[in-house]
This record gives sequence, structure tokens and C-alpha cells, in this order.
Amino acid sequence: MHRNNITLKELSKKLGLAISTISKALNDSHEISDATKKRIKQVAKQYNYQPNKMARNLKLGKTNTISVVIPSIQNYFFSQVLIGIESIIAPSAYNIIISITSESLQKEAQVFTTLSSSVVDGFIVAVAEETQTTQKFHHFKAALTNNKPIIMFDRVLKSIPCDKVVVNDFESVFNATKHLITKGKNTIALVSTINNLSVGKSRTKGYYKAINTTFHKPIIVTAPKNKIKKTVKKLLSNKTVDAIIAIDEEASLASLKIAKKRNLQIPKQLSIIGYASKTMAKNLCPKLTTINQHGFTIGQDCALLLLDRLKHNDKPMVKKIINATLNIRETCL
Amino acid sequence: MHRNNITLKELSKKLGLAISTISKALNDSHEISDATKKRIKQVAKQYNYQPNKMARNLKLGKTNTISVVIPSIQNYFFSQVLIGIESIIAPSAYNIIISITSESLQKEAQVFTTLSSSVVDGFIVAVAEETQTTQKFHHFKAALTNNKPIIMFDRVLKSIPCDKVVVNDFESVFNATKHLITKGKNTIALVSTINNLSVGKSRTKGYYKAINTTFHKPIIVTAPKNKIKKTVKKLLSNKTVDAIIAIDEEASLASLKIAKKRNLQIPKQLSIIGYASKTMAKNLCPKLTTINQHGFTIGQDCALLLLDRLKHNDKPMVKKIINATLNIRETCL
DNA sequence: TTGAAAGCGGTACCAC
DNA sequence: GTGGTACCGCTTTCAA
Repeated sequence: MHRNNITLKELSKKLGLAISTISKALNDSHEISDATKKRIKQVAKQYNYQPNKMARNLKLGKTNTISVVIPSIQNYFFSQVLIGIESIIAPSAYNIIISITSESLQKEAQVFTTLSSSVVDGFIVAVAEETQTTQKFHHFKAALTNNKPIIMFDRVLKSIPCDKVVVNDFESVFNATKHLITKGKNTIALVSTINNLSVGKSRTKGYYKAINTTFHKPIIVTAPKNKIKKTVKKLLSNKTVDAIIAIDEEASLASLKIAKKRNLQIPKQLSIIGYASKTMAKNLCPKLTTINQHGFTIGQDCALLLLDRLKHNDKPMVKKIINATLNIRETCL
Repeated sequence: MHRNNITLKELSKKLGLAISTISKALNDSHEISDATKKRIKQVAKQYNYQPNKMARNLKLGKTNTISVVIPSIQNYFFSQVLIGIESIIAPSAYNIIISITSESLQKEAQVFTTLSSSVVDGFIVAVAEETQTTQKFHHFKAALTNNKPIIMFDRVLKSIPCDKVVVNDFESVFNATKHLITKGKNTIALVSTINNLSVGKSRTKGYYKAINTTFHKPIIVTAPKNKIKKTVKKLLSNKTVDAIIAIDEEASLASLKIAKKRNLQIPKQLSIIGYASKTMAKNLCPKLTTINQHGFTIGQDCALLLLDRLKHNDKPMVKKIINATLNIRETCL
């Protein structure tokens, strides 16, 4: 096996100087005279010297890379978050390793154990569905005791003491429901494919509260993603509903689709508020009113929190709450 | 609090055996007797021993991680590819570092130089727009001479000798255009925001050829993403066009949007064939006929090619061509 | 079958 | 201001 990169040792031979001198010069140590610094740097550049990161990391006991663990990348929200993280980390000295768990606990645990040994310095994670439902999180605890900080976002676990960034899911759906009520709607259903997730539950609670303080019994329709269309169809044929809050993208698209199939006038006969990316929302017809979670901001906050924690491991845990906003479009004018 | 991971040295003390013995035992060397192997493994498990990857990699001169470099993650195609790559790499012993260049040459070059020194074993890349337009690719050559194999996909560079995975862009747009002609369309325009990219050029050539062999002069409309809507508006008000081939997502969405604004009957008065994710295409109205590039497959192929090349560095270069397929939907019945 | 020791390529402490 | 050297944790000859 051959390595092509020039090393300090080789530079030292070429320059007739000690390895340590060269190392110091390249790290701009004050111990080295400006003259030799200049000379050394010039030769280093000439030979395109790149310090070996593995060696450096091994010596310093840190890896300069962070791990981002998300359940899926198809999801527009998670990819937004990813871009946010990237925007902060890329200009820093860190690298990002991205892993996708596909909502599997086993996959998530594996990622954490293999990475937390010696390949990353810390984690940013949205916990997998299976992890949330089974409430198994030994892998998180192991990483923490192994001194690898974790930042959780969106899908967070109460029982894990770490920094967290979440959306005000409860309030945002509460507000959205209230908004529908203000608009004169009086039979509002909630449609969801994510009610096994903490976020789904919070959103549903927000709906509950808004409804309960008013007039009708909650109408909650949940189904797995592949059955959500059928379920909505049933809902719309059995009940006279004049508004829908759909709390995830699949639920939103299904609701809109079925409503159109039934030739309901939107938003006159049926208003819809949902979740979707901006591009998607704007290109649907009618354009979908959405609750915007500001994934980009969340990603940035996570990255900043992690960088900070890697510097100051002793500061108190932070829970940051991002306020979602309602983007009013045609489905709810 | 637990100390960081236990090391071979510490195990050696606990077991009263030499470090080398333990290392060999854990690596299932035939030099070690089954009895001691068993004993060592048991104790290692008990203390949850995880080998330090940095040390191992430093010693072995490989990193067991690969780098994926893409221009954007917002783009559905690239995230499809990413999932494909992940599906192959995740079960392997490798990790993935993902970097986003935002189409910037400078960013791309930086990623390559920082990663190719000693943090990854190889690259999968779709080259940035700026790199393609300026034709500067010293960073690729440097990586290659540094013995880090590169797999290019979609956005590839003729002058770089490496494995490549591309879509048959020319043929697929040629075929799509022919399809429109067969449908009786006789004024077909091409709309694009990516004509500075090689893929854009190939697609345009495909359109050219299909048109030139028939009746009218090519009508080609290009603009940057933020001006594409205006440009399409102009096109549709000046010319009587009865079909559009839009060769990227923005162009597709803009074309559909403007056509609807002008109350054109689709596909009767205007047919549209475009590029978009399946979810997007199916939720537009009318549903968009798309050219499907099979990003997932491309990602898988890239990953397989890279893993293979990391094993057999001497095999001849491969250029794999994936056939795009036409998904007929409402905009072109 | 087991162990000692030489590195991998850096950093940092301590002499001079 | 410069140089010698001991590590970081692991793998791999080579000896015993």
C-alpha cells in the first residue's frame, strides 16, 4: 500500500529540520522564528503537504466529525434540517456523517454504537419511530456516558438528558384549528399517519384542546401511510366535515386528493391545512395552506448547539423551541 | 461516569496477556489457540470493547469511509441517488460523508482536498455547475493521483478518467419528443434552466435531433431558475406552441403553472413532459408526465462500482448507462 | 502458541 | 528558537 501524501518526516528530511520544528511552524507556533516559518510553509505548499487527519485525531482524541441520524431523507422536513446543519458545519472544521435509520430501532442502535466508539465527536438525531414506540434507548445512554453529546430535534425523548430543538407542535396545531374556527368552520377533522410519534401526539393534543373548548366532538382519523387515502375517503363519505387539519405530508396530500375527487369546493365546502414543503404546497391546486416548521432554522440551531456543547461540556441542557408559522394559501382563505 | 472506551492495553492488563495476543485473538487469527481466543473474546465483550477506528485506520492506511459530493439536496433526484447509495453502503463496513457544494467550484475543490488527504477512501460525485462551466478540475485529478477513486454520476466530466454512471439523456429526450410528435403535436418547445450543464446539453441535443428530422425550427427557451416563469410566459404569449418538453423540475413546474394561468387546456391545447419526483408529479394537476431517471438505481450502481474499485484498483474504467423511462400521466395522454 | 517491539503520522513536553 | 522523544491505539513482523 502506498501513500502519496508527503509527511512531516519527509519534509523534515528535505528541509534538514526536525519534525517537531516543522509541525510547530505549520501550526503557527510562536516558538518558531518567522524566517524558518516562511521557509517551511513554502516548501510544504510546494509539496502540497496535507496533514494526516487520522494521525492528528488519534493523537488529539477527537475526530472532528459529527453524526447526523435521521429516519428518512425523502421527507422534505428532514432534508431542510440537513441543509441547515450543513450551512453551519461546512464552514467549521467539522465533517458530517449522515445516517438514515428508515425508522428502525435496530439500525439506529447500530449506527450509534459503531460511530460513538471513535469515529464521531457527537450526534444530531431525530429518533426513529420504532425507538419511540418501543421506548428502548440504551444506545443513546451509551453514547452519552461515552462522552459523545447528543442533540435531539423534532423527535425527542423525554428520558434522555440532552440538548433538544423542537417545534411548538401543540400550539401550532392549536392555533391552526382556532384559525379554522374563526373562519366559521364547525366540523373539523384531524387526519394523521404519524400518531405513534411524539410529534403526532402533540399536534393531536393541540387539535383536541382547540376543539374541546368549543363545540363538537373531536374527529380523529389515523392510518398508516399506505391506507390513509382509503381512510380519508371513508371519513368524507360518512361525515359532513367542513375542514381538515392534516398533520403530515401524506395525510395532507391524501386529504386534498380525495376532496378533489369528491368534487368538494375548496375552501368553501372544505378547508384544508396541512404539512408540506413550500414547493409542493405552492404547486398543488388549490395551493395548500401549511404549517411551516422552519426545518432550516432547526438544523442551524442543532448544529450551533452541538458545536457549543463540544466546547463547553458542562453547561446546562438547553431545550430550544421553534415557533411554526401558518402559511395561508388557497385551501384555507 | 464511564471512562471512554477500553483499549487493548487495558484488556491486556486485565487478562495478563500481551497486547498483540489480544489483537490477534479478536481478529480471529489462526495463531491463537481456541481456548484463549474464547477467554479473550468473552472479557472483551464484558467490557464492551470497541476498537479505536482512528488508530486502526491510521495503521492500515484506509479510512473505511466514502465521500458523496452533490450540488444540492433539495433536488429530488440527488436525494434519490443518496438513498440508493445508502442502501448499498450501510450494510457494508463503510461510512458515508455527505457534502453539498451548492454548485460552487470552490466548495467542491475544498471538499475534495480536505477529504482526500486522509479522511475518505473514495468519492461519488455529481460535479457542480460551476465546475462544468469553468472546466476546472484539478481537484479531481489530485484525488485520483492521490489514489482515491472517483465515481461520477449524472454530471460527469469527459476529461476525467474514472468510472461513470449516467442516464441516456440524449435518447430519453429524443424519445419523449418523438412521442409528442406521434401524438400529433407539431410545435414543440424545449424549456430549460440547466443548459449550462452537460445533462442539459445532452437533453437539448436529443430534442434537436427529434425536431430537425421533422418539421419546424427548434424553439428553445432557457433562463436561470428565478426568471424561468417570465420566460415561459413570454414564450406562450408570442408563439403558438402545442407541446413543451421541460428538462428540469423548475422548468416543468413553471411551464405547467403558466399554462394553467393562461387557461390552456392540457393536454389538448398544450402537452407537457417534464422532470419531477413521483410524488410531485402525481400531485400536480393535471398530473405531470415525467421522464424518470431512476435515481435510486443510479445510487446503487455508483456505490457498487466504488466498492468494487476499492477492491480491484486495476480493472478497466466502466461507464454505465441507465435508461430513463417515460411515465405517462395526464399532461400528455 | 504467545510476546516484544517497530511503526502508522502527528502533537507536545522538555532539553539544549 | 530548535530538536529529541514519548505517546495516541492498533496491526504486524519476528523472536522466543
